[in-house]
Amino acid sequence: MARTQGSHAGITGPRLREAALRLFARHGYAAVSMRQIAAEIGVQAGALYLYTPDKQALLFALMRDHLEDLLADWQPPQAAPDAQLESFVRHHIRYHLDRPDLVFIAYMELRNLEPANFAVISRLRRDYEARLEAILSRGADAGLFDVADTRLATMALIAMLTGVTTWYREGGRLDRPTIEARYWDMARRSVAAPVPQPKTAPVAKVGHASGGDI
Amino acid sequence: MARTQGSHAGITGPRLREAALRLFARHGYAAVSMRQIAAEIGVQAGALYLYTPDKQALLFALMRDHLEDLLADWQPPQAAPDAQLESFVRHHIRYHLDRPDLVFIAYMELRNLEPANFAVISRLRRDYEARLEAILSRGADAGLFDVADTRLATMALIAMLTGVTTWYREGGRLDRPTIEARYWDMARRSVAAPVPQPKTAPVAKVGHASGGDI
DNA sequence: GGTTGAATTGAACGCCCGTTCAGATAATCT
DNA sequence: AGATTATCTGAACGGGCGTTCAATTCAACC
Repeated sequence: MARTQGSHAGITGPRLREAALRLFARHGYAAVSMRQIAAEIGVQAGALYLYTPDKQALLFALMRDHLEDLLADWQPPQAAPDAQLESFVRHHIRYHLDRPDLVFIAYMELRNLEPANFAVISRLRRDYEARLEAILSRGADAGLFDVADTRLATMALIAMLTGVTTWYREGGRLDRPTIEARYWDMARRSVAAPVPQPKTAPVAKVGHASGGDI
Repeated sequence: MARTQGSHAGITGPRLREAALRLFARHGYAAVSMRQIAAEIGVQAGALYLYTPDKQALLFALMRDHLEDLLADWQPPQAAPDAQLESFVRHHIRYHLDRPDLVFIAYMELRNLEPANFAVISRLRRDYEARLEAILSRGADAGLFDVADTRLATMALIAMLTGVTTWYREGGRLDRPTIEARYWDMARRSVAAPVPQPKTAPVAKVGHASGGDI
């Protein structure tokens, strides 16, 4: 027999990406075979090649789309650097908690990208990091932040925030708004300039809506 | 012909572990074959089985020994929590910068551990995390730290610190002592209790040798 | 109801995998 | 010198890999 069920025009493609994402995240790109992915969506391995030129393109598309979404989904608000930082941090946590599998493979499977694909993904990641670094630079110039090295602080903050995906589990002890608030609190304090000392006259600062006390 | 060179009693074992470590870190456990490892050390694949029962044991031994070394290499000093935290942070950075490949696979290859091995490694990692968490708890009780949730703060700090391995390259812009100092600065500030307010009478605190101003 | 064409099967291709093992080799011991 | 023993080779095993493709199936259209 050939096909055991009716045609599924238009749905096998998305299902392929979902299955690949789930399996790559769970077992790793190299450890997952095209036959396993095919079985997951109830199809023979050959049928996958109607929807992807090869296995590598599957991984690359997942990572690229994820990072492009991440970049498109957030733009720095027109506000003071401290408010921008809060927006960045909260968005980062929220976005990452919503897409644990995508985040996971985007960090873990870099090694399995062919050089040309790796270059594209690296570029996108650097673009994202540059956004945070720009906020830190502006904030340091404005005296709002105290960062000895903006590049290091950028990498430290992103690592800290992204790490939430390694331990967060749905329905766990802490809910998302709490987690978001706690990470924002730690991130803020790690870069905040010291509050003006009592002996010094208070310095006028740009007001902002955030309840933060940077 | 059989052996093309003389016997290498006693050195093939360590070389096997070194090659496996390097290749696993570079390409991932699943993407590296026993034949590749064998070629790296100038031997046929079959010879590897004189030194490891199988591929999985190779990975497990690397991860277990790494974590046991990490735990054996550092004990919390008898000191105030802020000094303990500084010791922990500086040791963590130093240790991780010295062993980038081991750190890398210990974080990346958890998925490729068989369940029994995974349980052992998870336990060791939790032991390590528990040490930091204990410091944070004691420091919070003593009023030295202001952490809303010690478990979350533990995970956030470890993620931030471990992240140094993702960007540090030998001979880069920043040297190790500088990096260590910068990370310690950020870690400290992210959990430090606010300095006593001017209107409040200064609170007597336990003195400590560290130059930190927690 | 016959035709068309997209969707899928199932077999095949060449290749590499982890692991085993009998036999060959070279260092060591007696 | 001969025997012993640790070390390693090279071939083999069964199986899975990514990918291709002719043949088949089925929904949609005339």
